[in-house]
Amino acid sequence: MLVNANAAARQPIDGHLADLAGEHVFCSEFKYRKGIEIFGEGEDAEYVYQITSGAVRTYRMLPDGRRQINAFHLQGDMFGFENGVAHRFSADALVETQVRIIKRSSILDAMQNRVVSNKNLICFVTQNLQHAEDHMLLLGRKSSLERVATFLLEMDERLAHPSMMLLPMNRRDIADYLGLTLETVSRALSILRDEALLRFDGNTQRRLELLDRHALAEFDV
Amino acid sequence: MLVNANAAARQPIDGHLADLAGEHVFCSEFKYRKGIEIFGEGEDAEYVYQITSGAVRTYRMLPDGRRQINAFHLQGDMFGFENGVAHRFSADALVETQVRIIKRSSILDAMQNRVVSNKNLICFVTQNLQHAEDHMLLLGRKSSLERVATFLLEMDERLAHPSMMLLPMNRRDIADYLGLTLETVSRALSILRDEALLRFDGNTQRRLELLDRHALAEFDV
DNA sequence: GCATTCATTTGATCTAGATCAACATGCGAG
DNA sequence: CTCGCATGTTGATCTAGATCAAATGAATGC
Repeated sequence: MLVNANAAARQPIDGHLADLAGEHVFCSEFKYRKGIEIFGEGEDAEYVYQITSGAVRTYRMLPDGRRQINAFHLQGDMFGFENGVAHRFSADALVETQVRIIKRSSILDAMQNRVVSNKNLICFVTQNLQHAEDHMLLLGRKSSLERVATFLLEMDERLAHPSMMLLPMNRRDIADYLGLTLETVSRALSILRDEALLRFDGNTQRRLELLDRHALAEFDV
Repeated sequence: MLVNANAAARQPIDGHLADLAGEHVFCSEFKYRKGIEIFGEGEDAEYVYQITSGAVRTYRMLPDGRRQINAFHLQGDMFGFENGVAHRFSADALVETQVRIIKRSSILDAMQNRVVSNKNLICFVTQNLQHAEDHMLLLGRKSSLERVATFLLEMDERLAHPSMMLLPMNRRDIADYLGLTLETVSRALSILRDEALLRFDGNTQRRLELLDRHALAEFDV
């Protein structure tokens, strides 16, 4: 919902989004506060988004409140690209998040005019597909400990192997991403902590250090 | 493995694959017997495939034998399209299956030469992505009965709502697609039979009729 | 800086689905 | 036709993870 965002300067896009659309398309910057919905399932897919800073969850819900988070998107990631006119899932900000927004129609125009690099556009969709395929294997066939180990290594990779990583999501988000309950995620993390594969920062349980990536990788079958 | 296939006539492709590559690219027809591998995870992604007749499963395996089937592909479906040089999953024929094969390189050439319709190519990948997103919700959050009901309605739709549908896959395949065991699938089907939502053909448990699609849809949340 | 609320951990118990086991049925090979 | 193996069903039991519950720790508002 753009209502919750504050418009910033209009400027040419760069990074991935520039590769996608060349220098010919302009976009806006918006900022979303923690927990705020960026778009909802079923809404018009007017824009494509790229994260400047912060983190976003995309997810689908069942009528009774069960939730499946498809993916966590971090700095540089693009999301919200749809085939049809409506979003097939919801997206909201996990923390204070800044995004670049480009009108879907301008990308479609650019495609028509051969301005867009097809290859990059397809690569973007294919990356999402590859992630989804990996995640189906996790959701269908991995144990809770394997899922949590896979998650930690995925985040470690995405955050460029920092010595201390600060997770932008809470235990419930992790659970809804991994197809578990928040209690099971918490227990799995405690087990990995007790086995000295990771340690928490004293102050907050969201800040943690991976102590043995090799041992974690053995859980990540 | 093309070793297991018999080459047939070279001819211009039609249907979806023609939309994708225009009239400029030619392809071969191959036939695979039931249970035969079409390609394996990690092999060179030399070809893209379209099913003329039959059915195919694409899947990934964990080292200890756990298997997750991504998708069942039926007549008209394309599969095997990869971003990189290697296949990220395996594919094999569920029943005697005939496929059209087109060299990946000729599609890439066609893309370079602007012969390919970008839109169709992206639509193809996006369709796969949408299916994967739906399936993540199923694998992460649905009960066994809901999974089986969803599966039956998916197959019913794919097979154009026949009065009697003949499933090309066995209970283990269904289980590995739905993230369950074959016993759980069998039990769920028995429950749906007992509740008169479906009935089996007397002779084979693979041939069944959906008696109450509306009631099934209530399980398919 | 204190209070209220939210996030997380940990423990006790429950249960959906897995596992183990036995039997039934159908199909292909000869 | 029938033997042997594949496939499928059903029952008994087990267990990983869910659910229920409580206590603690951390963040935020006043």
